[in-house]
Amino acid sequence: MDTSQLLKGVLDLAVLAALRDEDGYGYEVLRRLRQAGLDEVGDASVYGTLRRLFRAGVLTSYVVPSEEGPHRKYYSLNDTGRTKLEESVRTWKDFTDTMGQLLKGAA
Amino acid sequence: MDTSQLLKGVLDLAVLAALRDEDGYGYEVLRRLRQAGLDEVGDASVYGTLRRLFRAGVLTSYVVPSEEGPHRKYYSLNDTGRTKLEESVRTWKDFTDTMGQLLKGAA
DNA sequence: GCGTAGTACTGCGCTATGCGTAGTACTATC
DNA sequence: GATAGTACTACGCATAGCGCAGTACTACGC
Repeated sequence: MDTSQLLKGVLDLAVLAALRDEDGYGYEVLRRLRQAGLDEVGDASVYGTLRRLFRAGVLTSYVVPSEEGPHRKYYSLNDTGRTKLEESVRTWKDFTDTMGQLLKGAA
Repeated sequence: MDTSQLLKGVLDLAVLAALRDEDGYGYEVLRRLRQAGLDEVGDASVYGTLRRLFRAGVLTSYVVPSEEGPHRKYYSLNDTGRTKLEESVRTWKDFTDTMGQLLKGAA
């Protein structure tokens, strides 16, 4: 089973969760996710997801110049984003419960 | 969040699990999955997954004529399939654990 | 001063896979 | 003979994660 396929649809949720308590820029979100255990997630996937979520109107964005490298594009959850996060968490939990039922008794 | 995206990669696992205890044909597997709670899964997705798993060599297949409709193509887990099922279950559990960590404290 | 490494982001094209739809074919029922 | 349910196949689409190349800036070592 390929982990990259499992991420489909879930990366949105993971990124939203990573921004829940604190704003963050792409590279940092990537580090947060990898540290949380999603060590195989690609950088382009995270940047892409951030852009997609931004276009979808659930994130706001602001650029901060950095003194130790290139500028950083910070992202922040807005109200729509927080609502979407809650909804997505529920959908995810329902889904994993269903799968748990199906796998009951398996290995 | 879209349920159909969540299924990516997981449908393999669901189908293998549905065939764990008993052989089954496509239409029946579809019913088992829907009954288990995956009520939005499309029929073409299940047939496609069965064909893919068959090509991958984890399922064997035999055709049984039916007296109450068209013929039925039964699928059966072979040893490779059972191994893959166990592996996939582990991958899935690890993945959901990781996500659980990430979502800890969320809604 | 130049190459390498780390940071930070963008854009392009590929691929896997679930889904919608149409089509085939058989049985049963009205 | 038309419709509905069963059972499967085939075609093409859309989504989204990923690999890779490219840009740009800082810092360190030679």
